[in-house]
Formats: sequence, structure tokens, C-alpha cells
Amino acid sequence: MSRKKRVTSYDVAREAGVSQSAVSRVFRPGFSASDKTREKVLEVAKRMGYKPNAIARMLITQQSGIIAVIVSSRANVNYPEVLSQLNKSISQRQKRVLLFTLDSSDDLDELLESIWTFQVDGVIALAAHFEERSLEQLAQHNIPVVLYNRNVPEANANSVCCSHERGIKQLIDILHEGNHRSYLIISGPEDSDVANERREIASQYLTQLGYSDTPIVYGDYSYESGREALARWLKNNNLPDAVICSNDIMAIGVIDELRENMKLSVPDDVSVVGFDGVSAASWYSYQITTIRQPLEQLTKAAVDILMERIENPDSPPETRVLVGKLIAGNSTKPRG
Amino acid sequence: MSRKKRVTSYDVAREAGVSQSAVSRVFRPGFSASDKTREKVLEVAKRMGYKPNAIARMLITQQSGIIAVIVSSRANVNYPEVLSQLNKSISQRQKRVLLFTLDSSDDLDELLESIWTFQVDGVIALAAHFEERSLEQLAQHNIPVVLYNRNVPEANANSVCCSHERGIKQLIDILHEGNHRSYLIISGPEDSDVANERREIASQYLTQLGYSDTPIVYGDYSYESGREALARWLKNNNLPDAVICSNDIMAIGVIDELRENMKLSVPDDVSVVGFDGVSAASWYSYQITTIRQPLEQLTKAAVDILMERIENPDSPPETRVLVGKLIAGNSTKPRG
DNA sequence: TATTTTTTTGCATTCGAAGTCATTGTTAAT
DNA sequence: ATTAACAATGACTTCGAATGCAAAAAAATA
Repeated sequence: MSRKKRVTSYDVAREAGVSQSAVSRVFRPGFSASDKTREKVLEVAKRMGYKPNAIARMLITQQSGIIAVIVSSRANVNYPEVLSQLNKSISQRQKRVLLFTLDSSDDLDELLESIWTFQVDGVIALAAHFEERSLEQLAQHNIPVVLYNRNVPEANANSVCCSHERGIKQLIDILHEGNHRSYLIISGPEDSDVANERREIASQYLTQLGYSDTPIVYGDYSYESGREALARWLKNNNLPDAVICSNDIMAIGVIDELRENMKLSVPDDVSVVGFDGVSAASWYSYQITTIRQPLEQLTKAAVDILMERIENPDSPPETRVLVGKLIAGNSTKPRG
Repeated sequence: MSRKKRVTSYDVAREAGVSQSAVSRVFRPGFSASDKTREKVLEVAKRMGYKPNAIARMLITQQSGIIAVIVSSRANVNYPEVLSQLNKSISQRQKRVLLFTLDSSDDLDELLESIWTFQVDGVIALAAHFEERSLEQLAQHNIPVVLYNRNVPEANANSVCCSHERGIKQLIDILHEGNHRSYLIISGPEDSDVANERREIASQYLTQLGYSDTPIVYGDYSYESGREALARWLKNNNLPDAVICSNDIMAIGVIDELRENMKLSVPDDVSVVGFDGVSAASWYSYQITTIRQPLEQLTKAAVDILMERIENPDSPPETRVLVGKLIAGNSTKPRG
């Protein structure tokens, strides 16, 4: 009931015997005020429990200090972790993260409108599927965007990503040099850009090495889908020498399916590789050969690029590609 | 350069030949305007690309439509998942999530000030350590709070949590009835309230069953810490019949340590139980006996309670305790 | 048709801090 | 002492939408 009325800069000004402008200046870094008033104002402000109202400040400065982070609901398993890191990194720069989830791609326009109404300083999109049109929409409003793990080379967009090409080729090289002669690709869902990219790279590189028409089955990045995808394939087909999975979690599913239901050994009977380098990949029971995404560097790069565009809106678009680290595990071994 | 100027309600008003108030009312649900003006305004607004400025609206209405979510950096492994769910649930109610991370407990005051500055409608705190004093601070500002998995019975706070007591007693009952006669507790970090609660419950219940002074070793919730904690213990002590871990991830670490370095079998040589019911707990290689937290129901309850307090600030404080589901896995089996 | 009731409407003000501009006070230079 | 240069200050306006109030218009009643 007795909703305590907010203490405003006017209240402090009156109490301290100065003008409202003076109070404002004291709380604005880089604005001048004599030591005497500064001291006085800070003292009174503290006593009265005054804090500048962020909303009012946003309105007048046209700067919210808010970064919108869009996470697609079809998000990769390790995005939650990325999100925490992003938040930490952004908080350290005195900005805040406003979260948005993107369910289906068709309400993206609406989402962007909504983002715009918050006057956010910038946007980081985690693997959401962005049309070029949407990017332009944000560009029109002068809102810088950084795409995370979403390379849109044709568009003039800022982006950071882990080099899927480099990583997958490294994994395949290991298998190829280890005399694996037949392959199966277990891809992530078809509506995931990352999954599509990883699958295409693998498929093409295998063709280049002389294994054309490598079979592909689809999962949804989950453990169960990895198991099912493999089981489905083996029902009517022979065991390949190696299984290339679009992520670690499906690779773990594949390994468990091979061990439990097929009574086969990994890596003795078949090699399995994953991608991402999630922590479970290194657990004793799996020890997957995989590519570890440099998550920290990726998020750092994303935030760095974004902040640069916020401070200097005319910086040209930049794409930063980081190379993941090959983890040579025990889920692969040379054949014959 | 040519920073497109924002379209304001005045612009729309002028173009549509009505007053600014009329435009405002058209965009405010539940306010009256004749069909004629409504139609006209909407048409013009659409044509000009007008959307009400959320910041200005917040300032005048004193309502931000923003929910602050505080995640402690010492967060339990499955909080990222909780966070996604919370965000989804809150978005569905047309509110937004503003993320805050809490590093050390001493800057909580500052964090709360900062939260207050944003005029958030409510706060959800994920397992952050909250003093009663902090809760009062928010209460003074009339900001409702819901604590997630943080039961503060003495304080007049809203909270939701999974019944650790019920869950842990169930797990211990299984072990006790399965003739396990010596125990080891592997607890989460001492600065985690949840870990402390789980440990205390286990310890006291074991005492009650006649196993006083059950040894306790500490980890930090991580896989490695589970392995290390067990290894450290076994260096100078005998193998217990059962190991009770504060979470699944440490239980997985314990199992791997037993298998890899001790060459022991789980559950033949020793039983292991966890807590949380994370997805990895059910993987073939582990199949941990554990308690699955009803995450979805918990987040739903948290959001429900919060929304209720926002709409009706005088609702009395409420604590909702949900019971987790026992998952009888293969990491335990009766002795002798 | 006259009158009452109800619905629409616009004017003016409000939210709270920031910034513009002109003025005053202070210090440095001549 | 006198001017120039500069720092500090307050009065006033701004950001953009919401809303109390009174006037106007429309609808309902007599």
C-alpha cells in the first residue's frame, strides 16, 4: 500500500541545496562538478538511497545499455553455456542482457520489432536462422548485430564462428589415414544451419577423398536420436568403419547403442567421431575423438565485435573464424 | 550517418489527423477509441512503421514488463536449462527476461540496486544465496521475488523448490533396505545452500538409521571433483557400501573413477546414487539411481507465483514444494 | 425536439534524468 | 589591477508515451 515513493534527482537536489542538473552531472561519468558539490551530492544521495533511474536515462540518452540475445529454441546443446558466458562478459562491460527466444522462423519480424522498441544497443543471435532481410531491418534502425556460429558470407554481417570446415576435415583426415574405408554420417536436424554446414562439409570432403555417396541419416542432436539413427541404419545396412556425428551428444548415443544393443566395441569394431568438445565427451566411458569449440574465445570475440560497433557504428562488418582444437580420444583407432 | 529518426506517436497523430493521445489509446489495450480512429491510426502506424517506444512507456507507467533473473555463477549444472525454460515461460506472458549474474555474495546489494533501477516487475533468483535483509530490500521497493530451489522458511518469501528431504530419504531408504551398511557422502561446495541442505539431510537421516558420523568429502559439483573426492577418500579409507553424491555429475565422476582407477564395478562392488536426474544420468554407461527434479513444473510454478504477485501485490507469500521422481537405475543393487 | 447519458477526443501535464545555453565564479595571464 | 580563459552552476527544454480532466460528439432517453 504505502508504495515508497521513488527518490528522484530533484529530491536529492533540494536536500543538497543544488540544482537537478548538478545531481545529474555528479552521476554522469566524465561531467564536471566541483569537488564540493560532488561530495555533498553523493553524501545526500547515499543517505536518501538515491540511484539514477535507468529507464529515464535510457529515454533521454537514446541508449539503453541493453544487449538483446536471441536464442533459437532449436538451440544446440551447448548454447546454455554460451549464454552464461555471454552474460558474464556483457555484464562486465556494464551492459545487460535481455533475452529473447525465437520459436519458429516466421515470427522473427515481430521479434525484431519488439527488440527495436527496447532501443537495445546491440543484438547477438545464437544460431538463429537469419534471413538477410532481417539483418537489413536491424541495420535500418542502426542496431549492430553479431551472429554466433552463423556464417552468412554473402551478407554484410558481423559474425563469429568456429571453423566447421577445418575441424571436420581434421577428423576425417584422421579416419582416412587410419584406413577407414566406409563411412556413415549422422547429421543434426535439417532445419539447423550449423548441422547442414557440418554435414555438407563432411559429405563433400569424403567425396573428394574418393568415398562418394556416403550415406546420411538424421537425428536431432539428442542422445536418443543418435541411438535411433544408428539402429535404423544398421537394420538394413552393414556396419561402416566409422561414424561421423554432427555433435558429441549424438556420438555418445551412437557409442551406447553399439555397445548395448549391437554388442560391438568402440573403437575396436567401429570408430566414432563427434563435434563440439562438450564435457561429457571426455568422460572415461566415452573419450570421444572430437573438435573442441573454443567457446570462451568465441563469446569474447562476439562481445568484442559488438561493443566495437556500438562505440563506432561505422566500423565495417567483420567475420571472425576461430579454429577448434582436435581432441584425439579413444573412440577411434586405425584399421587393419 | 543518416540515423533514421524514430517515428513517434506525434508523427502518426499528425499524419492521421488525430491527437497524440488518440494514438496512444489505440495502442493501449483496454482503452477506448472509435472504430474509425482506431482503423485510421493503425493504418497510418503500419505505413510509417510505428511501434510504441517501450522505454517511454515504462517511464510513465512505472512498469517495465521486465523480470530480472539472477543466476549465481556458482550455479548448479542444470540451471542453464532452467533458464531457457524460464525465459520461454516468461516470454509467453509478454514479459522479458533481464539477466543478472551474481559473482560473490557481497555485491548482492549493489546488484539489487541495479535491478531496482530498471523498475523490474519482479525477480526470480536461481539458487543465489539471499539474506533475509536483501529480501526486505526488494520488498521495500514493492518488487515481488520468487526464490528457485532456495527455501527460506523463516522469511516471508515466495519460493519453489524440489523436496530434497523427500528425495534423499527415498534414495537412502533404497540403500538401507538393500543392506548397505557403510556410507560415504560426497557433497557439493560449502557455499552452495542446496548442497548444504542435501548433505545435512543425508547425514541426519543416516544418523537416524543408526549410521552416525558418516564421512563427508567435498566436491564442487563437477565431474572431475567427483573423481578426485572419491580418490582422495579411498587413499586412506576402506570402500563404503554406497556413495551418496549431491548431484548426478559427481556421481558419474565417482563411477568412472571406480571403474577406471580402482578397477571396481558399479553396482557389484559399490552402489552410487546421485541427484537431479540430468539426461546423462540415464545414459547406458551410467544409469544412475537418482531423483529427477521436476524442472518444468518448478519453472512453471515459479513464473505462476511471480505473476500472481505482480498482478496482486497483496497475495501472501507462498512456498511450493514439488516432489521429484525416483529413478531406479543400475548404479545400485542390494548387498549380501 | 429537448435532455440526459455515454462515449470520444484533445489539451496539458507527467514520468526522471540529461543536456543546452547563458550566467556567475574562479584562476591565469598580461 | 585588468583582461582573458575557463570551470561550475542553474533555468529550461527534451526524450516519447500515458493519463486526468474537461469539452465535444454521439447515442440513448424522455
